[in-house]
Amino acid sequence: MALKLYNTLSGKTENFQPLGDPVKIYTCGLTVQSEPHVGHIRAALVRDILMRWFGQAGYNVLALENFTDVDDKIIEKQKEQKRDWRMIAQDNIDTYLWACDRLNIKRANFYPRASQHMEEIIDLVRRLIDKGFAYEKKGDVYFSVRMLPDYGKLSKKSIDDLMVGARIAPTEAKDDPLDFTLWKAAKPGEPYWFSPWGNGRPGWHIECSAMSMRYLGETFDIHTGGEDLIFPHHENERAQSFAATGKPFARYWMHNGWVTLTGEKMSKSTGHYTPIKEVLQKYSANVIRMFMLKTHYRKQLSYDDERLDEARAALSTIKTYLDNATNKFGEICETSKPAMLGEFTDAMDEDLNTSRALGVVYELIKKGNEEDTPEIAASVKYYVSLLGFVVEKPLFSEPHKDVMAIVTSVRERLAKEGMTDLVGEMAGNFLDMLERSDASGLRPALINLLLMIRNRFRREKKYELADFIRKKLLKINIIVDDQSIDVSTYRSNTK
RNA sequence: GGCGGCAUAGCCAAGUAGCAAGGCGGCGGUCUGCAAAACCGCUAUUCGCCGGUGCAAAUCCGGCUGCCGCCUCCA
Repeated sequence: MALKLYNTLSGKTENFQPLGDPVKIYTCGLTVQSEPHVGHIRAALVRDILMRWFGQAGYNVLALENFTDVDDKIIEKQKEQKRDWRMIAQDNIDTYLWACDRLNIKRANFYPRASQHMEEIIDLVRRLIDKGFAYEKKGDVYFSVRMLPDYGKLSKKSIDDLMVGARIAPTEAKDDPLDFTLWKAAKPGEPYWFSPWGNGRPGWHIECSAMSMRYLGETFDIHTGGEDLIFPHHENERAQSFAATGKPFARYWMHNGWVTLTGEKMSKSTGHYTPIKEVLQKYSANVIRMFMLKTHYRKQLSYDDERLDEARAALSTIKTYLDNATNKFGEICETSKPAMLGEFTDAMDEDLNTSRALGVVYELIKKGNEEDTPEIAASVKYYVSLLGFVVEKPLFSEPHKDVMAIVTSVRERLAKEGMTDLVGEMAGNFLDMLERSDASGLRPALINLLLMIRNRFRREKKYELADFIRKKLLKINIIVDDQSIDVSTYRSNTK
């Protein structure tokens, strides 16, 4: 595979070679003390696209995404909200997974939680103490940063630079202010686990090392997460893992740019964020995906309703093209030889350049509108699904009761106007339809029946009756567009 | 103070040495009972500013300005 990925560790775009099959990916997921926001979704989407692209190339993927469900912040929340930390964690995990499913984000294979891997965590801390990289002080265990010569390599920081600007709270117990906590003694009333150093809980970074080793082994292929995790989280993960095993930890480090809101980074600690729940109330999964994929994953992305509206418009170009193609050619088939495959593949292989890949899709649509072939439509559908958009047949699977009600009211209206012939014809068509359609096909069939009658009125210049039907359909969010004197199409008015 | 990233049309956004992808918006057209929609065409002689290297620079080098971030919890 010719995939190239930007590796934070080297600061370069490198050819990707997996260690073996499956490709092993670890994603730093949420610390679940508060609700997931748009930024978290962006990180999840990077993994989603990566998994889809590997899948397309014929690779198996083993993906892990962790939940850090016990840390200082969630304990604070427990005190504030007077709710058990486990409940808080579960709520936020539920919301997150619900949102991911709604957004058609591929699930990881496992979602391990820190609180459920104490044995591995304690074991890893013990190894670090045994090897002399960590020390215990009054029930706390710290990692000794200076023991590791290349500490800072990932975040391109040097220990001495860090020292100069150190805003790190000087802790009496630490040998060096930069040392970080592996295990933290519990205060009264805090959740704790038994350990050789007394009752306590893990520090922030250790769970990722412990859990990735447990499920992916000591060395794995790709570590993903938000750019804000590079330091200190990933630097520390890398340090402690390497210290414990003597082997390289993650081979490729991928970091996505953050999402900003009014020019500033979204961050749950400052409350400056948009919950994904809220976004999903306003925009569809496809729109949100388009909004994110329009920009390369490593770039900063500004969250703004205007951008989402723009994404919706951009998406509708694709949707309309596919709808029109379906009207012309019938169901769009699968394709094994998509057009412009080279261009699309080059874009995706170049560090998942979805922005460029979408450009290819639009070029293809233009071509499709000129040449009008089912092959191009099939290619567009192929690429769009590959990028994780949901390409559903519009309106087809919705219940048909509302349309049925319109059919009835139209019949009543016709009867009132004394058009009994037409009422009879409608009834005949209707029975015919019931016989031939299954439940999912009935709705479009009924709509088409209404449009057929309406076009008859249009030909006869009975515009008042034609508009009557159009208005009725609009009430159930179906917009009718007249293409010519006897062809009308409809589309959904929903976002 | 240290370290890092970004700056491309009205807006968003690819491109990182060889004639500036794409999207949104706008304008013009085709079509049309109306209304839309759709489609077609046009929409940056120039890439924050100043210098330098090259036959050739948005792209490389140096300097400057502006914005964002990390060094404390963060996707």
